[in-house]
Amino acid sequence: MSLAPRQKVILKVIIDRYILDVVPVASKTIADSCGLKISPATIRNEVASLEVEGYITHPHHSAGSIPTDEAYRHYARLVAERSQLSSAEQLLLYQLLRSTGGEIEQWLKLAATILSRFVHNLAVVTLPKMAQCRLKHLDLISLHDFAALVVLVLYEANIKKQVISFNRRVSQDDLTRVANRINAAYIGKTSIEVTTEKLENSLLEKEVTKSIIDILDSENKSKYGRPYIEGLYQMLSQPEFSNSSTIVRVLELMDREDWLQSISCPNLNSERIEIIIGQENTEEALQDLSLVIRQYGIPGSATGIIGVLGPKRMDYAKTIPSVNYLSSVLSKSITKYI
Amino acid sequence: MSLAPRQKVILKVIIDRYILDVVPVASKTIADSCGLKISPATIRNEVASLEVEGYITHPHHSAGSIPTDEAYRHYARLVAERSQLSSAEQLLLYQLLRSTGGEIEQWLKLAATILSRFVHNLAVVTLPKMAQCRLKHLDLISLHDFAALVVLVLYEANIKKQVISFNRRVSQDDLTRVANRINAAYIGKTSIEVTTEKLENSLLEKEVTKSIIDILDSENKSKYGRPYIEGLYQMLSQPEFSNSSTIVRVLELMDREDWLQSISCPNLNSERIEIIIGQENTEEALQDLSLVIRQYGIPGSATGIIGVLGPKRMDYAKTIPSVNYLSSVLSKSITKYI
DNA sequence: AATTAGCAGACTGGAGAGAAGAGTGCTAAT
DNA sequence: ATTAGCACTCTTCTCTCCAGTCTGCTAATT
Repeated sequence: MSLAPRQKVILKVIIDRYILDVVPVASKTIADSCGLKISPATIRNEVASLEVEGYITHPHHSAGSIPTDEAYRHYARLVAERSQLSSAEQLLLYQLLRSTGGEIEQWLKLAATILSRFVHNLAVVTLPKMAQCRLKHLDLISLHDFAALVVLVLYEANIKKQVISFNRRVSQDDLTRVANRINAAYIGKTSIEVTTEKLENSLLEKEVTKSIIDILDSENKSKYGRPYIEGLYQMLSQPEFSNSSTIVRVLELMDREDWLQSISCPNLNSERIEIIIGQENTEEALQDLSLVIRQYGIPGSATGIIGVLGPKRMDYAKTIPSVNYLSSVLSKSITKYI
Repeated sequence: MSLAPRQKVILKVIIDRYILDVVPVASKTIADSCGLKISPATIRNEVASLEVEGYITHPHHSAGSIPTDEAYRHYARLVAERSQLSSAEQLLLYQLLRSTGGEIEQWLKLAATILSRFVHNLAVVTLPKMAQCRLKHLDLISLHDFAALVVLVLYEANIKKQVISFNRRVSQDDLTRVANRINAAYIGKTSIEVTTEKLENSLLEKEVTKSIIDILDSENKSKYGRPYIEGLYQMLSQPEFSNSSTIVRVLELMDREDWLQSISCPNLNSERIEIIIGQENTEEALQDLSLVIRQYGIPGSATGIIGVLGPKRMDYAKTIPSVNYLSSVLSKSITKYI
């Protein structure tokens, strides 16, 4: 990017103002608030070249400037390096996050809620997911003569259950016996390991093993853990969504179970925050929006994602450090649960 | 209600047309489609008295008729008694519901999705909730030296978990011993019974018991089980929500965790469907909407609710029997899981 | 060469007027 | 009791006009 220093200043002013007011920024406004002692006419000259470079457009001939996707990208890169939350803000978020004692699920949900209220957009936090999930403990509990509940405790304090039914009477004693055998044999094993080392001395053991593999496999299959999505209302209150058809378009996407999966984040890792702006989104309904997203957790072991979805004109200077900060808090605290 | 037969016919035509077209119904339209051989002028006379009786209004002086809340109530009462799904529709819903094998959670979620797509509005299904939940099985699993996972299996195949941490080392052996003692003592007990018959011979037992009571109490506290809410998109695509501020008002309500709790259904029981129309809603954001809701499950034991939320002008003739039918299917199938 | 003042021109957005259309309420006739 | 007819009301669409905003260009200035 070969922008003169002054052009950079002007571009930043345009983006800042536009983020604030959601109105095309006039050259006079820029002149007033850029701090440089130059007239609107000069600004207009510079703006003209910014337009040639592809950083701004005008909604119509004699309107002020609005940033292009490219400008947001440039801006977000800048902000990602520099912006930090004030320690007061950090403390606030930290204190809010402490307000629930309970389970990781509630806690992550709370994190999403706090984040969404803080940045006034939609926030997503997923449960951390193990690279390979391993069996920690199995319980078999008889529901009635012909059905039992399989309770699987996985590492990361994750619990799965499944009802299996039988074509014959199966007693709690039978179940307990099998549970003990399986616990002894499969503790700490992954789905693949269970598959290769099947015990299968009895029909019941076979059935239970199948159920275990089922559960482990379906857990491994999904790209992310269960998502907590909060603040739809926050996002849709933004002026970008004053037209109800844009709202409906987004809701249509979110109605799909798998919309999070379809977000393309080729090299998402916990080292770096990803910022996907406008047209970069593969999903059409998101092409007027931006996504700020980061991995948290223990790389290679248990990782989840935390992110914010909002209009392209979101407050990156607040959102980016917020996601960064919360992802680091989550990463630190997650060890408690694993 | 003292409406002449012909007035009833006219009122029904008005409601039917308005539900279909969402446009005030003109006297000529009524005359054309009511089947009676009377002129628009006569219709207008009748409509005038319907207005006096409070069943219709006009958005402005020279506009057609639109039904009042009262008219919808009248109509819904009628429909509730008469309408039934065709057996083809019943079969369709039934088949769709069979398409997931798994757990009750997925199954209820599927039910909500199917219902919402069928009636094109928002559907809610809650997990069934026991009148008093009872302990079925306890597991204590060590996470590390200073923390353990409490896994509580309740009746109705409901599993709860909680992490408890210790200020000293606690081994899996310690945990197993306590779990065995507690299982022996508390199986089938409610929170109150556990409270009155405390064992508490050791600190660990005390801590675990507290956790159990915590979990049982918080489970008892809520009015309904966890809700599955599907089809927001379906509802908000309706023409009533073409104004984005009405959308935002509803979303604001739904952002609140407890909005379902606040719905006043004084005498909700599984015998009868409840239809709450417009102003009858205590929640202000719902006063332009209607709620069709019914209990399902086993009265006095495990009950949940199933319902549809949509504009007052919803298709009651389809919605009411759909909710009725699905509630009966859920009631029948729920026994499998308990 | 860079900057600026000044001005013409482009476009928006709102107000106002007018016409067409839809539909009622009333009256008088059937 | 019903209906035809008509005056009147209200909406909605289109068109025009006008004020306001802001740019792009040109020519003057530093």
